[in-house]
Amino acid sequence: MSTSGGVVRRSLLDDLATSMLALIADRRLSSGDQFESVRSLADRFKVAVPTIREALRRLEATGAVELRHGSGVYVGQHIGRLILANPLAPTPSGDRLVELLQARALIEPPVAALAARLRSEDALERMDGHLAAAEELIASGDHAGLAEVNMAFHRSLAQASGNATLAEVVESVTVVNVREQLEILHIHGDRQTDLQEHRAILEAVRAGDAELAERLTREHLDGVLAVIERAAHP
Amino acid sequence: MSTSGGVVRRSLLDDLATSMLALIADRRLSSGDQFESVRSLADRFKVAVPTIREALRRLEATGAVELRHGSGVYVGQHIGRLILANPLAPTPSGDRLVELLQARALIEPPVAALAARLRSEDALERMDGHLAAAEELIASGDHAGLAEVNMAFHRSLAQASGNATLAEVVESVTVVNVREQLEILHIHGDRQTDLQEHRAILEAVRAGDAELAERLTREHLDGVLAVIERAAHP
DNA sequence: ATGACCAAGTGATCTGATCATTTTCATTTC
DNA sequence: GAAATGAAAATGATCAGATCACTTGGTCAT
Repeated sequence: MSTSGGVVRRSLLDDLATSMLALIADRRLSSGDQFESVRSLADRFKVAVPTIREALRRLEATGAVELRHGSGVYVGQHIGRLILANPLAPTPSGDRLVELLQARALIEPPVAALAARLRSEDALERMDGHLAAAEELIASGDHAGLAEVNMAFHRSLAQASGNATLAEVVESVTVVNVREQLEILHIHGDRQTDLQEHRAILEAVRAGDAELAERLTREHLDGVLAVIERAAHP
Repeated sequence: MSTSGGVVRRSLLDDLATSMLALIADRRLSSGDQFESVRSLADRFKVAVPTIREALRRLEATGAVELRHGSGVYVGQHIGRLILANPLAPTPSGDRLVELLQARALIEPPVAALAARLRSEDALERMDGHLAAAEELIASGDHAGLAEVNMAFHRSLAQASGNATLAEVVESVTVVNVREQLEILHIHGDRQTDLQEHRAILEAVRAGDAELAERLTREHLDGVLAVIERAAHP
């Protein structure tokens, strides 16, 4: 028995993890801010260093904090998120890649429609920036950077929907295996087409044409899917 | 410098985590199987116990392994997944709850349509089981259990789509805050209606009527969403 | 058989030290 | 005065060995 009513099944590590999250929340810290040293945290919670480190590793695994050798403990990029891409996920097989694209082709079009209904100015500018960056990267031949920026475009589109949960879902299915998608897209090679399709989607969103944005996004992803399916099942 | 060519930026902990995952894969272990003791792992990888434990905590945070006090290290439920619900996520606010339901209302209907096109016998039986269980739980007044089974129905529906990634996405948006959804649904209270709607969805899937399954799922979730929105913005 | 009990295996935590990296800042050098 | 240098402090990473706590399986008495 421990406290009053309620679940008592929590371990010391659970308590430490949630207490540290509460500490971060109390101090109004956000991504990138420095948190507190390992030793100081150990003192504060009256536990040994290895114990606090285990709790920190747990937080680190979900992107809630980040440990930088010689520097300190910082608040991570994914603090407060509900949906995450598994940071330890294995490289997806060909079939899994196809599934992933099918999932995106199902989810992202209606998300684009939402974005078109909102027409957030910030998001539109961000997407403009991505397209400009993509253009430069195509010219300079930086294919890795291009794949990254293209994914960023899709993420910004999802953020433009105004629904953080949907944005997290799209971010998650998008972040997996940029490298693999990159290689397959190299087979495809039609980088100009991608850029033009992205441009068209953005214009539809800017015009507030939800149905068009949805259709263009669907066609775009179906096109990518077709390429990947051809590569996966030769 | 370390080995031959390739990325060298990996930390000791990264190596340990991926090595252990590789070990699990090599041995063809799956969820629930016992893995190997902490001390044995420390010996195997020539590191101290606290170090191997940090790596294990990282794996544990993503559900790849599970540490059971006094018993051993086991392979976790979520090993190999790409998309996860953040296990450390804070209790969602009312707005976040609404967003979550909106996301579900957007994603799940087309997933139900996929399920109707597949008509997997296994999945149909599983859903039958959930509905039977729900009926009993309504009779016995076990509301917590009922909420759980209702969520399980939605997850099985997603699994019936045949797309593991979509199933993981639905599982993730579904697993968050069963408790919160439960309480709000208590306000709603119309448990019989939920059951009937679930039944109708299952029948549409069984009949292979994709459009009907999609529409019924959308109406069902929109109904739940309306209840939650009323509760969140009184 | 059944239940109480005990012992081995195993995870949890502690203590305290040493090594490695980053950051800061005073010193040197041009 | 500005830039390069280098020592010192702060901080994370890892180690070693010990002790506590929980689970499990077998033993033994009933």
